[in-house]
Amino acid sequence: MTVKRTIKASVKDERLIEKRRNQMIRGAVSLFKKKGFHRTTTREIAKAAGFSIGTLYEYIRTKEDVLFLVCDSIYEQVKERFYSIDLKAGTLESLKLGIDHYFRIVDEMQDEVLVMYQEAKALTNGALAYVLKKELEMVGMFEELIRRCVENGELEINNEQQQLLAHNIFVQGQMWGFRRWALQKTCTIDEYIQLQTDLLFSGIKGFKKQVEVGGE
Amino acid sequence: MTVKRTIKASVKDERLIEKRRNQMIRGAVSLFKKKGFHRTTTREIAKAAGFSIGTLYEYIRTKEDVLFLVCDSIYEQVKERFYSIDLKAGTLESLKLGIDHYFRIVDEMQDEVLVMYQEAKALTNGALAYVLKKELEMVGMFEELIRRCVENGELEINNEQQQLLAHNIFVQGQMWGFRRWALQKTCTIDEYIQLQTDLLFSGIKGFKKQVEVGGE
Amino acid sequence: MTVKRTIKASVKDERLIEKRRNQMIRGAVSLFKKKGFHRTTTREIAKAAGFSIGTLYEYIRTKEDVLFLVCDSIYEQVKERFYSIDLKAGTLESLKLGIDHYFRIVDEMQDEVLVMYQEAKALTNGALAYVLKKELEMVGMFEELIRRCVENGELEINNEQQQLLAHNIFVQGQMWGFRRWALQKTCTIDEYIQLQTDLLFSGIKGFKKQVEVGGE
Amino acid sequence: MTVKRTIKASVKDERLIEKRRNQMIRGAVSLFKKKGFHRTTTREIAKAAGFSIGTLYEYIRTKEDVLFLVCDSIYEQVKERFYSIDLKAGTLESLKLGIDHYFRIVDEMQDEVLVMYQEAKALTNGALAYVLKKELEMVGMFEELIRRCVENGELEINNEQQQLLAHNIFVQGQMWGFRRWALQKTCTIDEYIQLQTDLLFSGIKGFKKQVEVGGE
DNA sequence: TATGAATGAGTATTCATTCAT
DNA sequence: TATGAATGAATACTCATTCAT
Repeated sequence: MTVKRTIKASVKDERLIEKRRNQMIRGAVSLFKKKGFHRTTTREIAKAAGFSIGTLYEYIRTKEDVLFLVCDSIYEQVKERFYSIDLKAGTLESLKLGIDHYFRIVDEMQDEVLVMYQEAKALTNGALAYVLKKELEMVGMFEELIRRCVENGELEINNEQQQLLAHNIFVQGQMWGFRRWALQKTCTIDEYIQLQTDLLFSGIKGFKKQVEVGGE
Repeated sequence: MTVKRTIKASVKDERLIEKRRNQMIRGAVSLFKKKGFHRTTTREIAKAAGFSIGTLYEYIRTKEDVLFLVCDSIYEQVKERFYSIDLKAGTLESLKLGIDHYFRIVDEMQDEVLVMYQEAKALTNGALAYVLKKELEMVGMFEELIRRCVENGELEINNEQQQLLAHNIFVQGQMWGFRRWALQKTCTIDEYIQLQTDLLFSGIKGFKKQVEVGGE
Repeated sequence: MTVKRTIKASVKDERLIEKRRNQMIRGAVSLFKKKGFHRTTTREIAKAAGFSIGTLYEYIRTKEDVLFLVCDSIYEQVKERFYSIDLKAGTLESLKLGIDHYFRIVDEMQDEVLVMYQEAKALTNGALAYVLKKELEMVGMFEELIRRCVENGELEINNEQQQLLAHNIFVQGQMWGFRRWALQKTCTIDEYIQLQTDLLFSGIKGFKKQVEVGGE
Repeated sequence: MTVKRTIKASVKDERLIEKRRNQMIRGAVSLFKKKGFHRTTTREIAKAAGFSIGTLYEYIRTKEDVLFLVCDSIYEQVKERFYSIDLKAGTLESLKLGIDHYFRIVDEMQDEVLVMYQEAKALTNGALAYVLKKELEMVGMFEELIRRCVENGELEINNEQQQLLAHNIFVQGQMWGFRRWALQKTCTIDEYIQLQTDLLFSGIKGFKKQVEVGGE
């Protein structure tokens, strides 16, 4: 279950807090994308958010809070979008569908994912731990899909294999974003999904066989 | 062939430059690992290297130069170690061996790889481009192994598949380092290699079959 | 008409900017007088101005800006004071009066004039050009006085002579400040004005005649 | 009589000291001209002089010593050249000749004079006092010429007038250099000498008369 | 004598954070 | 609540000077 890590605000009005923080996050993401967390100043964030530096600090305590809010928000969005479709069938098809769905989410949220991916480690202590937990939760989404397949007898793989599989899927999703300078030059998201799925399900040998079969 | 990107030093003695820069790199890696590039000061780097801030600046021009030297050195080490064994057979076995070899290098150079992986993007412009090129070269190492297999008829996969495979291998190597907080809790490097190799070659379905076969 | 060269401030309130910059200029002049521009630190300037180093940089961009503000302010003061009396008669008397007036301004603003005189050339590029232009404008004040005399038939000298005369007057004014270590030991400002005026109007030969006449 | 202010050198060989210091002065002047004393580094001076930083410090104790040597050397050169012709006649003609001679020296040594003029005040304490004394000596050269005229009955002016005259001549000479950005745009050295001499001897009124006479 | 590597005090500038209005 | 002026700790980088070779 989700443990909320709350950032203290001086302002009381919850609705306002959410509104201002969303302005903040939007501004921060676009800045972090361009210059990274460390090279972005709080003044810039305030400006990009559309209010003054004084106001910024009414809604956060430290600059790191902004990064945390950004990361947290991105995770939540990815998760929310991921769970927006039904993937509970527990079939290989639904696993494939989950991968397809996730990769497309990453593709659409590329900037956000990239930012989070690159800057999250600038977080310290508690915030970092919290974010890592969130990440594990996301890996957990895939573990769940896989476990259902196993429970349904569609797959017969052990626990360790399940875990690694989930990690691989998660990382391959991110990879589409953080290695875009290489991958996206030669490949569309559709092709990427196709290739990775084939490889994931059939392995290199499968590649070979497929080709052989296709050749007949 | 490698394009050298040289960092200007005020000192003339080439041998001394190399010695001092190595001290520098060693110190910097251990600091970057702990605090990251941005939170590490030049004075700390100098101290960790065993000389004064003035001396540090006899061997570099800017703080970013240190990061560049660190990244460059790590790439070179990985590459050198990778090519220290013969992998030219062009068989699936030699591909497997290459993966095994690479994963073990990453495992042994975990700290370095992690640092480079996390901080390289703090580089700007030319330096970043140079490092990305180096990274492509490393991916290229695997493309080569794979291509040999294809040429020998051991594999029949197309160009795009080759490329993606190479990327996957490269990233899975790094992943062992950058996701150690998750992976290394449940898995040794031997197991990791075994699992990833199996998955890579046979895919999920292979997992299943293996288990079936193993069960008989 | 004066081309304003504006120094960027982070602070918006124009009234405050002027106030703070005046504090700054006052502090800077007294420091520059003692130690020169280069040996004065920005921290010292901030302290002398009565605020923190951070605040100093809210009102300027670089240390050189301080020097520019100092020079600019001094020119403006000299000019303003110079034009505070009516010198438009276009008679030799009014030229004499102008010289007298200017020399007394320089005398009263000795420290400022000395500072500007000695440090202005530490300015670079645009700022230097701007200051030189201001200086030419001040020379222009005398050219104007002289031209009026010529137009009124009180003087019959050509353009080149007018220009040189104006330069001489301007420099002799500054000279009272920058050679004070020599001149002010043997001479009051009244005497200096008397002597320079006599010499300017009658030349060495005039000196002689005067003495002769006086001797009779 | 000249009080020698000696700069300590570690090297004993007097001939070598002179040679090295001359190299040093030449290099320093050209650097000071371009960047000023404060912006020139000792390394640059050593390089411009043609030897290493270590060697530089074998011949001086501090950076200020270099400036002192430069100033001293320039004064000496000006003086030596000034006394290279016979000006002892004690006539107005020889005074005029002295002025002509001095102005041409300044014209030829423009860079040096400008450097000394602009940077000398960066000297501290003893060195500054010494240089000011040298400057007074140079003013004294003109006082001497003038005194001779007075003694010969060619001029009848009092002591104060003599002194001021000498200062004016000295400063007008330097002025040709330090205001070259204005004067040298509209005037050759010949014209400058002519104009200043006329003005000095006849004053503004003389200008007028000259023109009147010339006009008849 | 000549060299140039080593030193570290010194300095301009930035920027997260606070707080009076 | 919102503002933005004020703060000063922190930091990259420089450069005069020394000294071992």
